[in-house]
Amino acid sequence: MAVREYNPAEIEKKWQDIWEKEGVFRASSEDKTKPKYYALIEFPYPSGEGLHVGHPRSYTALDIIARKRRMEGYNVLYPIGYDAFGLPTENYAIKHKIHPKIVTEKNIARFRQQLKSLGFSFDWSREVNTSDPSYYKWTQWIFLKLFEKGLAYKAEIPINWCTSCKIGLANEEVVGGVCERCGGEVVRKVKSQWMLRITAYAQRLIDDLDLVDYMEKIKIQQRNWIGRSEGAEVLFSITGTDKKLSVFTTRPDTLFGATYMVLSPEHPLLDEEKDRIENWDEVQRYRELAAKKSEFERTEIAKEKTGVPLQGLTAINPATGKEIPIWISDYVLMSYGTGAIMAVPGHDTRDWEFAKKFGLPIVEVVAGGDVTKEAFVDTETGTMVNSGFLNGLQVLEAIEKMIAWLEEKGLGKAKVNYKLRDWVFSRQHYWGEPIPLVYCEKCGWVPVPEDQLPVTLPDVENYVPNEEGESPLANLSEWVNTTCPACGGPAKRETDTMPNWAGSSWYFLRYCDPHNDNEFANLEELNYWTPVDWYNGGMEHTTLHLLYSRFWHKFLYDLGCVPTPEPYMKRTSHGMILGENHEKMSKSRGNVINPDDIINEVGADAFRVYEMFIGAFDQAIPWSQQGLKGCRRFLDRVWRLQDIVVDGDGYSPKFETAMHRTIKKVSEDYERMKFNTAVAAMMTLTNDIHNAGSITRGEMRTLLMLLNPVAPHITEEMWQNLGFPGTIYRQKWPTWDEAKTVEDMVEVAVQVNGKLRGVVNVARGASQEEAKAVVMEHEAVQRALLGKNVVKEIYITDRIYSIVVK
RNA sequence: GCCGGGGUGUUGGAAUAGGUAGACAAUGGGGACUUAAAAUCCCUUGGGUCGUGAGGCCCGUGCGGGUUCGAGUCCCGCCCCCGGCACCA
Repeated sequence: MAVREYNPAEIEKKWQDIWEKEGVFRASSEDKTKPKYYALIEFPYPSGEGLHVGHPRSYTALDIIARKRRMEGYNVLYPIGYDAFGLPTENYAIKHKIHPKIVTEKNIARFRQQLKSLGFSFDWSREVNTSDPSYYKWTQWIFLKLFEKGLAYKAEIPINWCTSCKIGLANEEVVGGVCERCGGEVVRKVKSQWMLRITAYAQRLIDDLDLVDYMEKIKIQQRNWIGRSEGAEVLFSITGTDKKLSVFTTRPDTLFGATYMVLSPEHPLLDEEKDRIENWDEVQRYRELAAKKSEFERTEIAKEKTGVPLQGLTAINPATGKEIPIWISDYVLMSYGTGAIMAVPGHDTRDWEFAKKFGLPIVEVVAGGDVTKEAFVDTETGTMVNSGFLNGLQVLEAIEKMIAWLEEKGLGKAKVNYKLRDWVFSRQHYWGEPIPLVYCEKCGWVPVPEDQLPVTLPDVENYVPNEEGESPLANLSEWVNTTCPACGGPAKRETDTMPNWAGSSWYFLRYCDPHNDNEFANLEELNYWTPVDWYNGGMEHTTLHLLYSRFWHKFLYDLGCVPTPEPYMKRTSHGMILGENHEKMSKSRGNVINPDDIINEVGADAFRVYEMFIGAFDQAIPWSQQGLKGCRRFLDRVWRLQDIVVDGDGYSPKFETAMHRTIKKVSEDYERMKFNTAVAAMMTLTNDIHNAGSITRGEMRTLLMLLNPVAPHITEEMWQNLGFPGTIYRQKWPTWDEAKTVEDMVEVAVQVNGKLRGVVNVARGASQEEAKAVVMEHEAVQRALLGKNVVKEIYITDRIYSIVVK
């Protein structure tokens, strides 16, 4: 029977309508007897450009997992939503004078339509939108809880100021000295900012990585970012005062070699001791210069060390009792440790460079190198010298002994430091969640009462921040001026809004109970659905977004609002899809592929197959229009299998092994995210069946089920055409019999002196004698053995027969 | 500089308890069908070399060594690319 042509446009629409009408992919909150499975993808930012071909890579991958899990009997939650606050929308609104809310709605509508046309099995009834007041009400609520617990505070600190966006950026948002999103210049500017005390959770954020199954490199990135280091805090006396200068060092063993100290230009001691500093003018000039430099200039470019000595101010090395000079230099950062260091030029590269440049003494306290040539920093091999009671010890022993000594003398203590800094949580922009606090002259910062949440964004005329860098909300005196919830007196609202990261830090919780008006999500729902079983997203979010959402989750866990300390049990990341020219896809490079065009050209199923077949899932891969067509040809071949179907519910003897093998290969490869080889296995099977000329109904049935998660429309259509009962999404995932995945006869390679000389067929599990009999009959092998003495024979059952001759 | 991950045909990539390198695609070449084209199908497609032919031989997984009957896979020493961190004391 010849079937009609494969027409994706027609059948894809048909099945999408059926799925929508029957609500087949809704996660059931009623039937909690089944085991649950929560598959999560990073929700998209609904940009004006529409869907990117990168989005479906992640969405198809977890759609495969979600569809397979349903067939395995799980109650699956695979939700979708929109991370809808953000700068591009605001910039578009400014340019076109359209309210960002309207822009967002339009963009979301487009995204939704595009996502639906790809046939993802999302539970559309749980869609969330972070810019919807019913959603951000709870983002504000969580912020207030943080505020209540003292984890949100306002600080007057130098921040990274993007001169182009006119907003403050977190350190994490400054990449290579420029703004992460716009590429604009970033300078340091002092501003009063809301901060979140993520540093309070630093250790737990490291420790609890042991509880989760993340790709190893993601764990490494998390640890790297938090940057824990162990050492000691040491107090140095300042001559002529009763003040102590505290420093952090990871090498307390080298204290005897500390020949000078360096303060950060921002160190408060400078102003405190201004009167003693004889060269104040010079110091002041240096400080001004440093303040002007951007973080980029201060860190990245600074090859040559600069600095100024503080004349009239010296310190005492507590180990040697000697008087040592104090300098200021911008290589010491106020934001790490104590903002001051003890300099050990013999054993620290930076200090060595500084000492060389300014002629400061270099003392060797760890023998093993040549400190006149370079700093000796090895901690494995050195032996302590010139260090009093430490002499003769190894570095690690000396560290311990020195800390004990410092603690005994009250001169210092063991200390752990983290590179992680608190999270700058204020943005001076319109299109974000308003921070729900008011400032009262009498009461200070007062939270907006819970029953008044959400504090909604008022309509404004103009979305541009003013020159002071204040949010456009600051211009609305009617909105800003309010009454204090505590005393009823006059008060002003906070006009800063929250950063993008806010709404995305907890959205996966809202999916569990998206329409709840009384709480962000009901605990019973969370008990069932969380934690997320598998979270896939872009490599670019594996540091910050992951860290922030883990932090919020831990905080909510401490409040008893969520049942687990970690939000995501498993996290994987996919690689980027590049343009055909191997460059990053962008409008300016003119290499952007539009998903709508692809669907029109080859259909959503072929698109999905291609995105999975394109290459290793975690690697960046260039798009190939030719490769795409190859995947369409594959589906055409699958479709034509309908012409050669023959009766038979089971597998034909000829294909029995192949069927069991393919089921195993595909099932396992899906789980390991080796989607490319899973598709290749199905291609091989399809090719072999075409070559054989017929396929039994039983074989067809299995193949359709295996392929369904990748290409759901064509497989459902064929299932129906062939009169199989029901629909694939209600079937049980096929199983394989391990014993049937191997052939009765196996090929064994024959090597002579390591070179392949032939291949023989023997019964599986054949003994060496049986194998040898066949091997020795092989013509090429005989030739290779001619006139030689066999020295050794090695036989690995079912694999290789290796002969060594002389 | 430190920490990860990699270098395999013309291209995307397969293959790691060491055991037939190049699965599956894509490109290129040849052929069938067609008035023709598209589509489809078949053969071929790492390099070199010998042979009329069937077929054989040599080389080949970034480079140089090593271990082994046997190395893309393990060990030592390099080179290069990608990602993360980076004056973090």
